[in-house]
Amino acid sequence: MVQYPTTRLDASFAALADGTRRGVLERLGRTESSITDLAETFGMTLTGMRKHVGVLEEAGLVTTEKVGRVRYCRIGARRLDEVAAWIDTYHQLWNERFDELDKVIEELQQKEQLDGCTNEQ
Amino acid sequence: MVQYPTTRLDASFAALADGTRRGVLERLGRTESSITDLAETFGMTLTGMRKHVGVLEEAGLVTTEKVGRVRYCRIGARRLDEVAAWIDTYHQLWNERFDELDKVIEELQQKEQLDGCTNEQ
DNA sequence: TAAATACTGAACCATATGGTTCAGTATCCC
DNA sequence: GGGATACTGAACCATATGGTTCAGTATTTA
Repeated sequence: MVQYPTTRLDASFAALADGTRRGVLERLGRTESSITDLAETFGMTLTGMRKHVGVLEEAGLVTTEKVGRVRYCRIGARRLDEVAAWIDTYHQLWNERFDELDKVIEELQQKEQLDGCTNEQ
Repeated sequence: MVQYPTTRLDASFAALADGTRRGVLERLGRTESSITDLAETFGMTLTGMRKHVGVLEEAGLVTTEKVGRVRYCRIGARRLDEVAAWIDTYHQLWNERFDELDKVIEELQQKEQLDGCTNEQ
């Protein structure tokens, strides 16, 4: 299911793999901000922040609009849906496998208790 | 909420930002595999695949065990929970904002229709 | 119109990533 | 024991990433 590549997912995950960028997303979730706002908040040069915003834009997680000399950044589109969908699918699938494993382990532990408790901890 | 860095999240997202690695996770979700298995499946050298598995291991998404000369790889721990949790939180938060936006847009469109339909498409 | 503000682009830097090859080492099996 | 198998480690390579500085350009504003 789902052929591997899908470069959009790549871009989304890569964009999320940076603390500063996740911070920017959190902030934009609360309030629209300019590049200057963000750069100040995260203690970084304008140029540096512009790059981060660029990465988020490319991933479709943020949209920006330039009004006069100010570029306003907002949480963008629903690209996060794709990411969430991927995670959810495998998360659920794997949890089923984990549940099975849990049962096996539980049984083993119960057997151990019955057998006598020489090797605890 | 949630201070930005959290390098474990960084590692998890970074690990997921690669199609091959997501492919490996999918496969391991179905069946335990050796490095050789994985390398063949994804058309890559052993060394190359070992690196990918290493990245997934570091992120806690995969665990491995060496038995004799074979290293077996399995879906590891529930680190994906952390990722899913992060996504879910913001996903939900943002969707609320999107819903508001949707209403505004809808109202605008209805007004447009009332005003006369010069600019359809 | 001049100064301040907000951004952009090019160039640079150190380090990380995704891959390879090649030369081991360890294990299994005849 | 000797060959095949399965991996490991070091070295290398090209490109990407996360940042910087510095020199613009465009837009406000006094």
